[in-house]
Amino acid sequence: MEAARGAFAEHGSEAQMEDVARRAGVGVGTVYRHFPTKQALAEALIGERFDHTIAYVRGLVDDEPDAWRALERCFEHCAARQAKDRAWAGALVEMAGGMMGPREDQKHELLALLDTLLVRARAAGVVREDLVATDMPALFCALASVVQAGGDGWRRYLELLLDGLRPPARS
Amino acid sequence: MEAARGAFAEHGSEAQMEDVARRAGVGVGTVYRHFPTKQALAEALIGERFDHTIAYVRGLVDDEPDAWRALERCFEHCAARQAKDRAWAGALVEMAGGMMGPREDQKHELLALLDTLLVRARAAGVVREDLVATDMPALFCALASVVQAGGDGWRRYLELLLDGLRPPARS
DNA sequence: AAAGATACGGAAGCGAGATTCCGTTTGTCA
DNA sequence: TGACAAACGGAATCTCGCTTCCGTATCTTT
Repeated sequence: MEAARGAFAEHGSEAQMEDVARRAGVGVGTVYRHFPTKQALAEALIGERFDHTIAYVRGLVDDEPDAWRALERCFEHCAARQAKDRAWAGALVEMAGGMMGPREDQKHELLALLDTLLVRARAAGVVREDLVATDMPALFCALASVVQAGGDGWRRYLELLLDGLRPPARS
Repeated sequence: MEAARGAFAEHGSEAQMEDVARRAGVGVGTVYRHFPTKQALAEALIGERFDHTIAYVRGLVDDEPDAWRALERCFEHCAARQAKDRAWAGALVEMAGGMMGPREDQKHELLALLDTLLVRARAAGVVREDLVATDMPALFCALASVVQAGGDGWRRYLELLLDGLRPPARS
């Protein structure tokens, strides 16, 4: 039934239960037998996305020796996913906003990983000194709105954003 | 009845007609006597905002001799307004997305003014050569999401964004 | 001051979606 | 194969906002 992913990816939280059911080829009742409420379904999907993202960033921490490149890939991955998934974009906005609510642990884990990347990047002198992990969600969020707005060409804006992260005295 | 501004500023397009009526101290019927539909009311308010913004930017074009400072003030003004007005943020997203729809003329006018600022800035060598007027809505939009997300401290992100606009070879 | 016109307020009507419920189908066990 | 249980599908139900409508209050005109 997780093919409901498609519906949420396409319509974000506006996705309709009936649409989800139709895509899965079942009746709405069946959907409700797996998830008590639309909210629950949405959260399950978002949790899944967090897991994917955490795994990806962990991969960067472990395997990407170039600190700057790691950040670059991090943003790139995030943007690319948002381009395909409206619900994820929404989740990020929520994360950037009140840092509260459910999935506290996942958010925390992700922030910790991002912090690791930033510590390395700062040590290597490839980013501004004042950039901290909690800034990242906000930046992802900014990127999200651009990605959503003009479907194409978000790469240009990504580059622009990355330029802004470089240390004041350019290399 | 334009005190309905408050409702839309606070809740964006989610504002409810009944709330609008309550704030205005009238019945919903009266609201509908002035605007045939919620959509119409929203558009009227947005049109108003466009006018304000156009006027502000025109002021910059006319009175701000420093090309870079003009851009800076432009973004600053935009962000500050978004912080107080969710509906405006929504309008920008829409503008950045499909460049179509109503208010074609206002959008055009605003873009023309922004273009003037950019032409000057590029001539003065204070921004990247590849920045064009149509990028601005997307950037405003990016800023918008940050402003909305974490109420405070959007100034930091604004600075970051502006840094990204500087020419590759920093002054 | 009375008749007619105009503007009001807010309850009733609707449409869109989420959620619930129950008759039916499919699968299991003896 | 027959009885019982679990899973289905999707119509009926509920809720929430927008929009419409009508009896009442206010203002104009003579």
